[in-house]
Amino acid sequence: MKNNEIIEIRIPKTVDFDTYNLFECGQCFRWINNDNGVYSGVAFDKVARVYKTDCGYRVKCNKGSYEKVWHDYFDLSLDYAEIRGVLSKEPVLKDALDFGRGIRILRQEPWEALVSFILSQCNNIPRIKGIINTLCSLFGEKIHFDGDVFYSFPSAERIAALSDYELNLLRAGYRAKYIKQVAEKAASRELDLELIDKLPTDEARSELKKLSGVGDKVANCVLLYGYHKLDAFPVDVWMRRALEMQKIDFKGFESIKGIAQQYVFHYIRNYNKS
DNA sequence: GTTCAGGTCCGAT
DNA sequence: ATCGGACCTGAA
Repeated sequence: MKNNEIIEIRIPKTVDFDTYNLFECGQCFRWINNDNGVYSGVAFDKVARVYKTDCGYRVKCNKGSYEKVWHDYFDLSLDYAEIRGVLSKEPVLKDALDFGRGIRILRQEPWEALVSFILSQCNNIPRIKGIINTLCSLFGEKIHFDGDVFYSFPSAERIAALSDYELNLLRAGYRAKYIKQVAEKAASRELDLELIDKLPTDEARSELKKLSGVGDKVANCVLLYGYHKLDAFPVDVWMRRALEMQKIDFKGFESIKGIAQQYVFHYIRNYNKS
């Protein structure tokens, strides 16, 4: 038997960390809010639950997985309060930075980010989440945690091996053939996802754009969310709108403009809802 | 019923 | 190089 001991790690209030802003800002699709405000998620084959407490948050996970996965996944070595300070050199960002306090750029799995953002194109969030959830629950590995069953994100080999019938169960439409082709390339090692990590952002982007279903927007999402290349700047319809409304001067923080993008994206989509 | 959603591809200029 | 239409599906 493996060691299934469950532990809890505290994240103090002083840390920029807010589960709603963090998980609902559009960078990830698999964290579920169990209507009592507790978020559960899977990454790198591990499960965590995140609870809000009076003095911040606590992360419930298997012993060892905090050091191995969650600390990095939540990007806890970066001081986002300080980053907000840097980004606020551009006064236009101020409202978005205040509104999105607690957003961090998660360090997600490159493969998951690649597939997820291919599926996201010209699609709405609830349906994207539905497709990815189906993908994982049908073809991922079962993970038991804290009395519940979760599923890992299926490997490239697994997706490459799917029949047309299985692929159709996802109801992903024309995007299905994209992820199938990309999975075949990754499984055959024609696509080396680890190599991309070592490339500078521009070269990494051109490599990704060679893939079917990957254009500038998706490539930048993969770079930002899957490779933590913080200078990647995804421009989608929302960001285009935001940039039309307000010119943003990136001088002084070109190397982390992707973080600015996340705050602006979240703000432009949600500021009128509160 | 219609519109539209975190775009990309492909063929026609 | 740029541009418009096509593309699956199901929320809203």
